[in-house]
Amino acid sequence: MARNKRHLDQKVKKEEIETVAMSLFKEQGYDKTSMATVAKEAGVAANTIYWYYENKDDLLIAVLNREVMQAMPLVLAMQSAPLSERVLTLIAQVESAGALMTDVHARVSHSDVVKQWHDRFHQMVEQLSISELIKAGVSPEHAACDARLMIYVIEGLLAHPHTMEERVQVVEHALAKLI
Amino acid sequence: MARNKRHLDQKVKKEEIETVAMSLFKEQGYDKTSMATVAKEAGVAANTIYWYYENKDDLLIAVLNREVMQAMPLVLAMQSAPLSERVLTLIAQVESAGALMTDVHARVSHSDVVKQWHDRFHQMVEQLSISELIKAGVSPEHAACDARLMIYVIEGLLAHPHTMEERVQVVEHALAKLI
DNA sequence: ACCTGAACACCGTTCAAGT
DNA sequence: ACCTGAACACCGTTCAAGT
Repeated sequence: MARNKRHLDQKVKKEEIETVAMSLFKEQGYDKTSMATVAKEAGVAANTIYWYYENKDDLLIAVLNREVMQAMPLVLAMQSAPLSERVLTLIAQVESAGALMTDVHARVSHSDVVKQWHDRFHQMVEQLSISELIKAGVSPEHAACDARLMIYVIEGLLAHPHTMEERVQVVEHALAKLI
Repeated sequence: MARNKRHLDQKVKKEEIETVAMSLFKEQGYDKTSMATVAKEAGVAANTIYWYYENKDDLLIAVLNREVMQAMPLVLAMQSAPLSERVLTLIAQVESAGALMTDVHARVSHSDVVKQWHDRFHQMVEQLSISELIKAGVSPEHAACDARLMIYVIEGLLAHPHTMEERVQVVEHALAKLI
């Protein structure tokens, strides 16, 4: 069998595992989704997953990275849109994995891999918020502090259930206070 | 054996279980603490806990209620202190169980008991924040929205590690923006 | 290199049996 | 009413063995 074929198969298998894991995590949450179920749905033996990922946390961050890679360009592409709209699309984009975010927070203290991912993600959102706030007219000295508040508001919106109107209201209210 | 004695013993046993569970949950987190460990440390058989509590989540909220019952009077007693100081002591008070808060968020979607407790707690902090903000001069129409922002900031402070200075800075910055 | 069946240690929870 | 020993179903993970 040609090496290329094998290579392709591996990529496909890995992608299938991650796709299956992603939808299962979103559907029933991280804890309730067993490695056995992921494996079965992906059509491999339960322990095969451990060939591709070190452990369950490793699979989780692989899934999360996929999600972020997919969401970021969308937000970055809206350069000309008003700030509140960009924040709202960021939330909408990450929201499908919103429940996963609370799982991430819960596992930060247990797993180094998860902690590293969380810190990087946090830094990224912070960076983005700072530059956005400065662009919106906030003085650079206060931008860092404002950005932190903004992040906590975003996290709060992700962690708790909200209607679309509530979300818009909270974001615009927060931005009005900050800018 | 007198009924009184038995009654007393039961109370003591329950208290011991909760004390042990509380310290273990704080030390190693909710997930990593097994019912078996709690039982062993409390000096009972593993399944005895199920006589007093329906399940592990039930034990968790019993522990959390204890913590809140203990913290609330302290915060309420500081009526004359400045708002920022009261918020900071609230955070310091709940902080010892801060890591548990992320566990609560993670389990809200799995357990009805946990969800109910979380909602009640949220409502309580919201109520408190609203009345505090009004007392501080915020117009009653905007107090609800401001309170929500305040709660998310508090949750953010609890969910992430901070130095004391950072905490003070964030709280005062947030209050300055809101009031 | 990739995949598997079988096993391991552990978990929350249940149940019949004891006092 | 209160407590237990023994068991159950399930979990994440490992390992020796196969291709």
